[in-house]
Amino acid sequence: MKIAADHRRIYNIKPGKPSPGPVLYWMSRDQRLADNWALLYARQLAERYKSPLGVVFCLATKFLDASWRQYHFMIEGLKEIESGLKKFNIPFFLLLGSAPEVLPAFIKKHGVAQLITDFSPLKIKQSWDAKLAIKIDIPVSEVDAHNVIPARYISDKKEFAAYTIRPKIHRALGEFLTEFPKIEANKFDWPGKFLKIDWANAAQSLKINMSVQPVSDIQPGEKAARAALDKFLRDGLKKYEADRNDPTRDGQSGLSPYLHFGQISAQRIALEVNKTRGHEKSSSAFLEELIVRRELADNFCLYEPNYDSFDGFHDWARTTLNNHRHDKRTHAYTRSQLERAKTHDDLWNAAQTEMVLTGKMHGFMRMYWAKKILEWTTSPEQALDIAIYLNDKYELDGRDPNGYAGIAWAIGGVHDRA
DNA sequence: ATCGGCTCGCGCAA
DNA sequence: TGCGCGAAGCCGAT
Repeated sequence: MKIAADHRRIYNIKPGKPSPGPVLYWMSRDQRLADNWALLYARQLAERYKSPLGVVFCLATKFLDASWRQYHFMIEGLKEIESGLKKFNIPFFLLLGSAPEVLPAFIKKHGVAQLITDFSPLKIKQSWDAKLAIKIDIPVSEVDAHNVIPARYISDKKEFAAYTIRPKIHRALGEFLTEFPKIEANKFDWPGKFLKIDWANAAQSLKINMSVQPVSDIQPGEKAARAALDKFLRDGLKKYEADRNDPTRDGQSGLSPYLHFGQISAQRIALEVNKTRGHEKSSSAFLEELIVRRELADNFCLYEPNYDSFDGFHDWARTTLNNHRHDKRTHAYTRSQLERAKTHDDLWNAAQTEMVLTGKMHGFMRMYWAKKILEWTTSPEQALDIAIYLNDKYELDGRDPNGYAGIAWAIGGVHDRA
C-alpha cells in the first residue's frame, strides 16, 4: 500500500483536466530525490495515468543577488540528481533560462499533459508560476515539499509572531510529521533519447557575479547533506542547547545551506531528531528553529509581499524608524565599506569577513550584524537594501525566506514585541 | 548587575 | 471585555 501525498500539500495553480501524456515535475526549490513530496506526487500521477515521468530544472541566468558561489553549490547538487534519477527510469532535463521563458516550448514539444512544481513563497517563484500558467494550457499543481506543515494549510494570513503560529504547528505535527514512502522506478518510458547535460555550457550561460568563489568546507549535494545530518545527530545535537548561541563554538547544525536548496528535507531532519533519545532539551530547541521559526518565515513571505522592504514593517515600527531618521549617527558607512569589513568594530568586521570567506555567519552574530547596519547607515531603507544585498550575495543560505524574515526582524521588529 | 515599568496587538477565557 | 504574554526585550533607576 503506497502512501499518497496529502491533498493539503497540493494547490492548483492552474486547474484543468489532464489529457493522456507525460507528467513533468518542474523542480525549483526542492532539489532532491529523497523525501520530496512533489516528486512523489508526480510519480503517483504517472502511475495513475500510466504515463512517463520527467523532471526538469530551469536554470535562470541570474537569481536575485546569487553569485557563482551559490550557483556552483546548486549545480553540483543538480548533477547528483541527474545521475540519481536514472535508476528510477525518470529523465532529467536542464533548460537554460527561467521557467516562463523556456518551459512552454518544452511542454509543447514533448506533449506534456500535467505539470507539478514545488512551493516557494518568494515573489520570484510566485511570479514564474503565474507567468507560466497563462502561457500553457495544461493543469499545473504546486506541492509544498519544503515545509513539514504546508504553508498554505497552516495559516491563511500573515501571522503576528511565533506565539500565534506555534500552537497551530504543534497541533498539526501529529498528522504531518510522518515517514515518507520510497520513490519507485516509473514503469512507463519517456519517448526518445536524451543527451547528457552539458554542465560547462550551462555555467557559461550565467550572467552573474563570478568573483564570489565556492566555499571549500561545505560540500554540496544530497549525499553531503545526509552526511552533515548524521554528523549533527551523532556529535552536535547533545550540545545544541548549551552551545548554539555561542559564536566561539561550533554549536549549530550547519544544515541551512542544504535546507535552502532543498538538498535535504526538514521533515526528514525532524524525523531523525525524534528518533534520538536523551537530549530532550536540545531536541526541542532545535525543532523550534527547524520547524516553527522556519515555517514562520515562509508564512511571512507568503502573505507579506513587502517582505523585503520598509513597507512590510508594522505601523509602530515604521513610526519609530521615521522618528529617528535624522538622529545623528556616530558612524556612517557606505555599502562598499561595509562589504569590505572596513568599520571601527572588530566584532562586526569579523562576522562580515566570516560570511565573505566561508559563505555562512553564525546565527547569533546575524542579529548584531543586521542591527548595526541600521545604526551605521543613513536610512532604514538603505540598511535593509544593504543587509539583503550582502546576505544574498555571500551566504550559501541567502535568498531565502529565513533571510528576509531575519533581516526584517532585526531592522523592522517583525515578529518581535512592539 | 538587577529590577520594575513599559510597548501594543493577538488570542483565549469568561 | 479583560487579561496574559511575547526569540536571543528596552531603558532608566538603584
